[in-house]
Amino acid sequence: MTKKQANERKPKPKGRAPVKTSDPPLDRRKTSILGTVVYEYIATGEPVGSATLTQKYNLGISPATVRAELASLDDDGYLEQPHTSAGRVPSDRGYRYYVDRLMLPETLTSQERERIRGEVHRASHQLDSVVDHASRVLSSVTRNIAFAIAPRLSSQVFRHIELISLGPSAAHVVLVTNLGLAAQATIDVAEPVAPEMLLRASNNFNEHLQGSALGEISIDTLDELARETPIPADLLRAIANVLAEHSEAEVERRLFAGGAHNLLDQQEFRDMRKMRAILDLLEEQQTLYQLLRGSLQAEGATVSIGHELPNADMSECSVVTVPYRVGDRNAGAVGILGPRRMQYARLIALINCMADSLNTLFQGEASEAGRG
Amino acid sequence: MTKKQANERKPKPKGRAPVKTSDPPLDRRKTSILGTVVYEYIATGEPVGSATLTQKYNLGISPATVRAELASLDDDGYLEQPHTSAGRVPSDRGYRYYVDRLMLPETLTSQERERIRGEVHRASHQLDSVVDHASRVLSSVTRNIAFAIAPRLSSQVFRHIELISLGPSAAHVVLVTNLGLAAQATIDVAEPVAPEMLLRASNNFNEHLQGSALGEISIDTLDELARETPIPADLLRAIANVLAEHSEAEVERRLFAGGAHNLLDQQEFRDMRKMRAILDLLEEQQTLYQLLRGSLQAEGATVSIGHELPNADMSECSVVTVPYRVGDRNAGAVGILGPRRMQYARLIALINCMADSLNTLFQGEASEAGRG
DNA sequence: AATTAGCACTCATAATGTCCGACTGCTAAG
DNA sequence: CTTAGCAGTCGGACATTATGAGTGCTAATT
Repeated sequence: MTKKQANERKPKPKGRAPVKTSDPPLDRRKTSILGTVVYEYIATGEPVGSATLTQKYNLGISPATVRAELASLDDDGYLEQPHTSAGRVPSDRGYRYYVDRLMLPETLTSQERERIRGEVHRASHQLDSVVDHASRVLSSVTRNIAFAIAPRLSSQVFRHIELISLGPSAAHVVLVTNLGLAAQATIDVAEPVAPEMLLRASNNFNEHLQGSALGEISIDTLDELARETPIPADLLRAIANVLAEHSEAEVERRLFAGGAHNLLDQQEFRDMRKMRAILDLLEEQQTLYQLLRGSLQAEGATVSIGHELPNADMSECSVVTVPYRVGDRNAGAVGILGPRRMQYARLIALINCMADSLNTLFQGEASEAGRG
Repeated sequence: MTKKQANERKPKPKGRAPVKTSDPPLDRRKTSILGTVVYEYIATGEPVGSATLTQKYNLGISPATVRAELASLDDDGYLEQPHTSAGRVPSDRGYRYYVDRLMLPETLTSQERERIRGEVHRASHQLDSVVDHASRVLSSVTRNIAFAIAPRLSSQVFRHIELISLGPSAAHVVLVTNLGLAAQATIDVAEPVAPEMLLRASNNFNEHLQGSALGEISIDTLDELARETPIPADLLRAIANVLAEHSEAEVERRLFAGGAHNLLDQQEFRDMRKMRAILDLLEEQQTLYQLLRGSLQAEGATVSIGHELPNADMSECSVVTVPYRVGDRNAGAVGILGPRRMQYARLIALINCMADSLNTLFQGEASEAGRG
């Protein structure tokens, strides 16, 4: 106990609850320093110290002053220290403040813009492949994981249905909407159904459902129609399921995700366990799906940082999601998953560009289909 | 130079060409030792030494004798030493000898058998999802990467075609074969096509192509048919492309691969670069596709070990592939990719079981379709 | 009162050295 | 031909020691 402990500090309250709302604005100098730390850390991935800050950026104050401010920001929970003798790293709250108040919106090169737009339009007409492509482009251009869901059927308008016999007790349903091809499913029925029956049924539906919003077609509607032309009950139910998108398996099959190999380059995923957790997340799909579902309520891009995310395995990640519209309603969404240390401004610009492309694509197709 | 160098050995020829053909049989004792080393290394993942061998297995000879034999096997290139003071590890040639002559065929539990069979049959009728399921089950049960391709169209028989209008200049093609649903594609045409035209065209095809092998339908055949009912040339060509599977994009989209996260558990993939190489391989698809194409020529399971594989990045992996039949011809294939230290006997048993399941499924559907 | 220079202190990381033990190849005896 | 015994090799585990980036505090300066 003879040694002088010059470094003692009062203990800091740990284990704060996830930040949800924005913090009040900080004073000018703290703001500038916090912003610079986040910027520098995102760029280099190394904890940022007072020396680096004063040398690389023209703050006009000495390292000692910077240290005092860093300590204060640390106390308030905006920054963290990996260990005593390291620089500072942004905490969830720090990133949140940066995203909400500091970040400058980034503009894309027209080249990038065109790449996204082009790739999306290339795959038009086939709904699944539009979304598949969208996710591929995003993952390749952002070098992160990208994921997306196809537009909900309920936001689309019935245009055509085709029931194709696959044998005595199986049939294939192809559903065409105002957006082009939308759904396909194979259904099994208990009792054999004659091909002629399928033909009559599709003619019936095509005649009477023309222009109906898929969200408003219920099993009762179909029942009504089936009075004229009798259709086996289980076949009817299967068709209604396709229209109502009740089949969960189908919904899941329409989450497109890819680009995991990109994360291997990021130093924060050197650790095998973290990487594994992320790969499992991708395989499982539910969590990502929920995130996109959630973003349907939002207007524009949503950023979720670290512990704000629903899953503990994602506490070192951030996610940017954005909904896209069909007509005047949000119908689907796209997301990017990467390390918390992601280039928020750039990713938001990219994902917004993607949303725009999808919006105009679906806008265009919807009206084009009206003409057809 | 005063120290005695008791450990000097004559230099060993390095850089042998990849082994392709089987080596001549070794004498009884070498055989037994090589087999035991491979077995033990596959089980433990640790280099195997003379002590381990004599203690865990009842070889009836002393460690010294074992050492002599190990040295000899090493000289002949069946074994390798990671470093001087380590035990032995099988080389490509060692694994090859094991697979070709030593390995005992493994029998699966009826539980495993049922799992595979059940999972395959659950997804019947939708061709892509059968193959998708097949690859998923295999990767989950083998804890390796599994991959598969859907049956080539050319091995199937025409049963029904449906042309659905998606708007003035786009149409969707659904092709049903004796195996159930086989192909779907969206095509764009330069000049607008009336829906009635599409209807007439499909009726025409359905009437005249019934029962034709898809491999034998050429553009000329279609041209012939189009004489009765005139069809725009580019629409005709697009349809022919679908039938002939010319569209490369479509072919690639039908490689199903998954299970990469399994490899993260294997110690040989601790190294990020190796893992990355494998993930890239999966994303790229071409290499795996070629491997499966190659196995179509084979009868039964093919094993490729380390440098026998076409890609240098795979030199620490092995691959087991097997073709499956539609009718009496090989039409598709399934593969498993894992570390060289894989449980060959077990994986071969599992993949054969999978091939059997697919064979009977497609056999059954083909005949069932005949009835339909 | 705010800023800053100076300094004592901390601690992760890398470099170094040492030891241990697994395993070998060789030799000479059985 | 087999085996016991032994000298020799080398990687991995562990402790030890520098190194240096970075801090917090204090006292002097503006």
